[in-house]
Formats: sequence, structure tokens, C-alpha cells
Amino acid sequence: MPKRSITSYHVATAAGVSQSAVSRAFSPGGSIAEKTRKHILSIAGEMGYQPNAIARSMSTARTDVRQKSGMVGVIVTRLQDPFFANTIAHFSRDLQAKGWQMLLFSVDTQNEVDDALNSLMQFKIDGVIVLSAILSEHMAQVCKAQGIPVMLYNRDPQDEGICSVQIENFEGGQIAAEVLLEAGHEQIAFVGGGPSDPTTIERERGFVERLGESGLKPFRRETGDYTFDSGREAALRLFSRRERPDSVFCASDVMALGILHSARHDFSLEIPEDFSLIGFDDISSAAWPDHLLTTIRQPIRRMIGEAVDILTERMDDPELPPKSTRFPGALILRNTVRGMGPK
Amino acid sequence: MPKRSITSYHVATAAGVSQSAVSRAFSPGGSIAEKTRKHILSIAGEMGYQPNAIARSMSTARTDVRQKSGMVGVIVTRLQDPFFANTIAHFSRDLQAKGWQMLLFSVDTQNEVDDALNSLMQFKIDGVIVLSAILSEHMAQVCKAQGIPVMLYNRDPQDEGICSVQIENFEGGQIAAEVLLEAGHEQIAFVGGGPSDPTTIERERGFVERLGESGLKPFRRETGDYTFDSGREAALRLFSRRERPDSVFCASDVMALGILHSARHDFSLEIPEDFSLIGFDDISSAAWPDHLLTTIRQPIRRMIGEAVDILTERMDDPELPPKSTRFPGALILRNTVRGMGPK
DNA sequence: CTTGATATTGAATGCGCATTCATATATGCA
DNA sequence: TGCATATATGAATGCGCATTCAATATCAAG
Repeated sequence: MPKRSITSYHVATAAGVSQSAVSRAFSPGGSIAEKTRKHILSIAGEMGYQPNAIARSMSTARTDVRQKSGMVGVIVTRLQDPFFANTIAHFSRDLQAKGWQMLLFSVDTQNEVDDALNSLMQFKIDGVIVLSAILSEHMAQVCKAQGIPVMLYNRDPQDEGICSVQIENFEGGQIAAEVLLEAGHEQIAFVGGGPSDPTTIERERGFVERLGESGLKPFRRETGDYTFDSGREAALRLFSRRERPDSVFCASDVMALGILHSARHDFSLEIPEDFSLIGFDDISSAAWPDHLLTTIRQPIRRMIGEAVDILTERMDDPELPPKSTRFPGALILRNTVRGMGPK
Repeated sequence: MPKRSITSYHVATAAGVSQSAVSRAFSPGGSIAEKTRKHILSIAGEMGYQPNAIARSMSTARTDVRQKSGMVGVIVTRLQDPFFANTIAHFSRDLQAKGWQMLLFSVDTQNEVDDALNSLMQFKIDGVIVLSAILSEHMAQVCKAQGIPVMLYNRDPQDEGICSVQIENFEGGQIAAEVLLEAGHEQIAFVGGGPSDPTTIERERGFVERLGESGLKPFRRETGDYTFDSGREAALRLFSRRERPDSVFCASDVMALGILHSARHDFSLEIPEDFSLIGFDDISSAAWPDHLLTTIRQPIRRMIGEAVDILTERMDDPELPPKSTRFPGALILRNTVRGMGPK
């Protein structure tokens, strides 16, 4: 028999004080005698009273410019991808640690982001984090108008007034090229996402540019969709032809592992004896002993910490100017590049 | 310059109707002329008005027994684990498809579950899903008293009034034993979680019981914590001794892959030539061509679909009796059990 | 033991919405 | 055409809380 929950009025009655007093007892800066507060909190504890966050949010709408809900909206694409799952895990932890709740919305494509944000905004989220996607120009405006700070994770800040945190994709691509060149490779293939994927574009650009400095061009370019299977399929195309690459730079570890498995299983190729392979991200399975994938690591703990810091600061003080940060990737030398093992 | 958002009053004024009319225009069953509704919706659209879910929730607290927030709390342990990440992805999708928002809270240990639920309840969630953990007796009572349906995913229903969805762990253990026995193994080791982990207990029980029917006992038992590294360490202990098992049943794929990688890398063992290995869950990397792990599959799409159905039905109608469902695991024969390849 | 300043307290209010109740308008049927 | 019924609308209300404002209690200094 569900019954309505205990309110501050009930506690007030039981404690012999006014409802205002109860409210103040639960507000950090409340003007209330310490003795009274103790008494109220004790009674409230006995009764199992917890302030209603929804009502609190309504109430603050009166004096604040915007009502605060204490919730942060998080929009994520490809949640099943281990890289993003891990990212979410960190965001969740960091947000919670600062007392924010996470309203999670997962979408499949960029197109759904606007709808997701609309749904989230009905809940009066205090800020929003978008993973590997951007907002439409319109929604960016709406957020700005409403004073909702936006954090783009893994994307360039699309607009004035929007914050972002991401890895140095261009430099990461350069590093990969550098390593492969240094190992003496010349038939270097690239595997990335589609031609309109911003992440791929940057990584490929850095990669191609660095190759160019040595007078080389990518040996071949294959497209995938950041899934293991698409990596495997890329490998199938790459190694089925007469002319095989002597090395591959792959814009994501998941796809790189697809290539690695395919090479071993479908073509009985040894790595790095038959070809070198370098990935991007440094997901945990890249370090598994039978993989030992050489890759560019994203310092995601620091990146996410920074993203949460930037966002929470702006939720507390909407006047702060937007901020964007880029982190350098770190080369993790393992065993998939010829002659270049761990130091 | 953040400004307060548009309310139903603004729309009402602009449309030349009362606030009630606007509210009704946005309420599916509202008593309002179709013509008026169209007009209001059109004006609202132009103004970019969206009903405030928080205020709506406050309002419904008046007539309903409990206020409805439209949010489901999800408490998850070990979010970084690919199995759970994937589970969350599905929950998110299914919940969204039915119009529910997901308030996600990740915890590290069972101890934190109560606190998490308390935080979530302040937001007046309409239901809660707990992954691989249970509630304290006290919180279970509180939820019951408040009429908040609880769905335990991956756990036995701990209490009257609580719903659950899980895999048949006991039978899964039996199947694993069956397969290994059939393959002619006799030195069969078990690797699972700690002795108080309910999942491990059941799987191990089924496994041991089936071995017993053939007059066998587990060759050895190693403990891990469901991480890849703990699987690897278990393998280190298992294969460093003179007497090696001829096969291993591992209560989770992640740990099983730790064993597989360790066996190949640390001991140069071939699978299934040198020993057989069988996992549990069927995570996606179990199917990677250079793994091809034989395992017991959890039909998680169906399981999660069922969990969401059960929960949403009860959020809509709190009078429904609790329901618990168990799904059978399916043996997926790949290449890690001697003589038993895919059919 | 005053007086003025300060710390506490309670009553009243409104956040934005859904809903009830009373009223006005439209529809059906004789 | 007239009356009963159904439908559409608006005014008023309260959900649970934080906050403002006014009133009271407490305290320090003279």
C-alpha cells in the first residue's frame, strides 16, 4: 500500500518547529541555532525523512535565475563500445564525487543528439556532457540562452560558449606515422572511420602529413565504423590483395584488434614479423598478453577529471568563460611494431 | 545572460488561452478540442516551449499516491566491466524506448548500494534496477512502503515483493561440467569469484554436482574477482604447479580470457590441445577469431527486455504482484574444448 | 538592568504544472 | 425550436520546498 512520503511538514510537527526550520536544518548555510538543527536532524533521521530533490528544485526556481536540479545530462553514442563504457564509468564516478547525479541518454547516431538533449532539458539538467558528438547550431543557441553549460568530450568546440576536452588527434596521427617510419616501414596503410568523422579526419591528417615529410603516401586506406568486426573486414580487404601493406595505423584500438585477430586467424600472419600495427586509445584489452598492441594512449582519467572540473565550475558560476583543453596522447610501445618493443 | 525558461503561462498568453488549456494540450488524455490543441502546440513549437518535467512531477504528487518523476534509478557495480557496460547499454535503450529516463549511479561495492539508493530516492525515481547486488533488508522495506518497484538483475529475489531476472546459474554450471566430461577430461579446475559471491556459488554448485555424478571432484579451485587480471593470476597459480589441470571452467568470460592469454603467453600452452577452457556470459570478445572461447551464453537482450517489461508494468500499476524470471544459458561451442568444435 | 545590535524563528509566498470544479458552449434528439 | 446531455474552457488550488519578511529572543556593552 504505497503511501505518500514524509515531508518537511511532518518532521516539523514531530519536532515542534516550523517547516521553515526543517528546511533550514537541511540547508548548509541556513540561519538556525546549532542546537535546533541537531534536534531536527535527529528527529528527521528517526522518521527516515529525506528532502525531496524535485520539490527543492522547484523552489529554487523562484530566486535563482534558473532552477537547479542537481542533475547532469550525459549523451553518449555507442555505449556498448568498451572505450565509451569506460569513459562513462569515469564520468559517473567523478560526477558523483562532486555530488551530481547523472541522467544518461544513449543514442545511436549524431541525428538523435538533439532529441536526446530536448528530453534531458525537460528535466532541467544543470549541465550537459556530449560524448563524441556535437549539438546542432540551434540547440547550442538554446543552451546558451538558458545558461546551460555544454561540455563536448572528444570533439572540437563547435561554437563560442561551448567547452570541450579532447585528445590531440593530429599529433597522435603524427606520432603513429613517426613510429612506423622509424621502424623502416614504407607500405603503410591507414584504417579509420568514415570520411566525415572528425576524429578520423584529424588523426589521418597528422598521419598523412608526417608521411609526406618523408616523401611517402599512405599505401592504402580502409574505412570502418570503430567496431571490432569492421576492423576485421578492413583486414580482410587489406590482406586479400596481392600487394600487402607492411604496416597499419588504425585510428582505434578496437578496430586494430579486429585487424590483429583477422591477420592471425584468417591469414596466419605474425605480428610484428609480417607487418606492424599501431592503434589508438589504449583500451584495456590492448594490453592483454597475447595482444600487446602498440598504441597511442589517451589519458582518460585526467581528461575526464578535467571535463568534470570545467563543467561543474560553470554550473556553479555561469559567468565563467568557456574553456577547452587538449591532452597529448602518449605512445605506448608494446609488441606490434617491428623492432620497437617496450623500452 | 541566462533567463528563466518559457512556461505554460507564456504560451497561454501568446495563444490567447488559459494555462490549463496549455497543460491539457500536452496531456495525452486532456479534455480539449482538437482545434485548440493544434493551435496551442503550434504556438508552443514556435516559442520552443517544453513542459517542465520537474514541475509536472510536483503536480502529480497531488492526486497520485506518489509523485511520478519519469525516472528510473539504475545502480550498477563494476561499470567498467564489458559485460555490465553492455548490459547498461541495453537497459538504456529499452528504457528510453518506453519513455523512461535513466538516472545512473555506479558503485564499487555492495556496501554502497544503500547510499546510492538513498540518493536516487531523493529524486523520486519511479522504480529502481540493481545490477549484481542486493538491497539491505531495511531499504527493501522502504521501497515496499513507498511503492517503488525493485528489479534485481543477476540476483535471487531477496525478499517478498521484489522482482528479479537472472540466468540459470546452477544449470549453467552443470552444462559446463557436462561438456568437459564429455570431452573426456578428468582434471577439471574451477575459477570463480569469492566464496560469498552468489553468482559463483550457484555456478560452482551446479558444476560440482555434475562432476560428482561422474564420481569426480574439481581438480582445483582458484578465486578471482571477475577481472581479466585476476583470471591471468589464477592461470599463473594453476599452471605453475607440477600437476596441471586438463581443463578449466571459469565463471566469467573476462576471467576466462585472462586464463587463455596467460596460458598462451606465459606458458606457451595451446588451447584446446593442452587444455580445454570454458567460460560464462558470451561477451563479444569471446567470439574474436583468435579467442573463439567456448562458453555459456546469457541471452541478455531477452533478459533485459524482460526486466524492463516487468519493471515498467509495475511502475504503471503498483498493484501487480512481483515477478521473477530465470533464463537458461545456451552452450556456445567454439574452439576451446577438445574435440568439441562448432557443429 | 537598559539599549541596540544580532541571531533565531515562524508565517506567508511562489516555483510550473495537472487537476478539480464551475461555467459556457456545442451537440443530439424529440 | 427547445431542452437535456456532452464537450470545452478558465479560475483556483496545491504538490514540497527555500526564501523573504516581520517578529521575537539573545547577547554585549554601557
